[in-house]
Amino acid sequence: MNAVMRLLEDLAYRGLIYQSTDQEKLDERLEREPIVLYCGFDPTADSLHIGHLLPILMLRRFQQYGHQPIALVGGGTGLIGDPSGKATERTLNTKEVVEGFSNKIRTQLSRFLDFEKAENPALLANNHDWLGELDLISFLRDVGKHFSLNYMLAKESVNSRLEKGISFTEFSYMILQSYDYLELHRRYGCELQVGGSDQWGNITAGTELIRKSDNKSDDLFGLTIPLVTKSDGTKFGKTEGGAVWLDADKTSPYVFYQFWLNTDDADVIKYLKYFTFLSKDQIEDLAQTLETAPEERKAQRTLAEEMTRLVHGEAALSRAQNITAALFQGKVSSLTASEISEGFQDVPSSTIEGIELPLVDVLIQVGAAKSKREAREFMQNGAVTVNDERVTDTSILVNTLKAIDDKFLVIRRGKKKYFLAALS
RNA sequence: GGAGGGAUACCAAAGUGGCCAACUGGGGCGGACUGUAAAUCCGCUGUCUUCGACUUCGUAGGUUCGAAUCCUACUCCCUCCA
Repeated sequence: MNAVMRLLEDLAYRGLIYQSTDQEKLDERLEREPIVLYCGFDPTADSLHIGHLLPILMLRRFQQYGHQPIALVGGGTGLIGDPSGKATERTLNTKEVVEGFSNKIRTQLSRFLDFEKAENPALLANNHDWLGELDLISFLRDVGKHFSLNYMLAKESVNSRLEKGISFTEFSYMILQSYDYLELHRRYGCELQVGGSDQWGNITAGTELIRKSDNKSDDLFGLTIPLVTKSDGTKFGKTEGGAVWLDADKTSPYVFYQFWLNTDDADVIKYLKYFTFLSKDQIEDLAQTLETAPEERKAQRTLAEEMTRLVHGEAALSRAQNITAALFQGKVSSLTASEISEGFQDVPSSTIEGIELPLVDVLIQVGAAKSKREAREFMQNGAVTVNDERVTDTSILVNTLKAIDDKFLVIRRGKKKYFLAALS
């Protein structure tokens, strides 16, 4: 039986605590009564990506333990730009763009939290609501007065940029984030802010501000989450196509599933702890299996399954699994046309006009090759497969190939890159 | 301000009149092996109408039958001296 762990104990087991304000006090506070906590997400793109996942899940973990999470969309701070973790000044997005991003992100966030829960429903807020109508004089008098320049300059996010340069705009960011914390504290009694490891400076600036402006003693907390790393030293969260987004239109559930499935042995247990809600016992079991039967890749399968279900839902998961099964077990040609158009929605595809085309041209059209030269090279290397049949003849025409239901060519290049060509 | 050195394909780095589409290493991509792994081995890595042709070696001109290689100007970078 899995013993019920205290929240902080659970987080510690999962390695999810990087830095924290007085942990003993926080533990006491969490055990005493539900806490209101928040985490902010700035709209810097039209979707969140898996780098945002840990903070989101952190809110969810707290909610599971009976606490009340607030997901804050940075509709205001997103107009300013956080210098934390950034080497250079960023260009500003227009208000319209940021507003568009905010809406998308708000929708995404809402999928991960329970807003209906009776006791401790999650809340969604947008700091544009208060930052947008802040007037300059009151801001400088009421908020700015509590920040000393020395304190601000000493912050890593600012200090590291003094050489390269930082605008007043980004310099002021920490004050705005601090003000968010203050505002949420006043409105909802928020006492804890969580964030990525680069947010420590901004978080402590916030607790500082609340203490000073509201004369609070010491009951304000901050918690940061470690940066996710990969054992091979490459950056976590990137695939060939770039970032792994949470938006199904930007990163298909199939690609998302594959991303997790391809996790290295050395990282998979760590990720199970970080990203899933599996119990300690379940994770230890998987660790055991990884030792004894690594080829089963049960840990990776479980991880991919849990994550895809969590982010995209049960239906998308089974679709991703179906595609995976067909693609990696060489059963593509046994699929029917309707199964293919259903299953290959997530695969780059293209419609072929005229069946007299050389296959070489088709490879370029679907994106399997950059040039004809490269296309021929792939074929000569035996890298190209059409409907499971290896094709090495570089002069072959499309109409001599057997299409599935006279309609589809499933083209594979290399071991796992698939492309779909539909004959018109 | 003065003196010298350099700019070559994704990166690093050879090449100093024809044998250069350009040595080599890294990276990347393919293949074999395998667990859709790691390690290893093999192949490819300018483009095309592929036994051939065309466009590339900072930019623009010039010399020559022929230039990445020589000359001129320009741009940028580095080092040393002031």
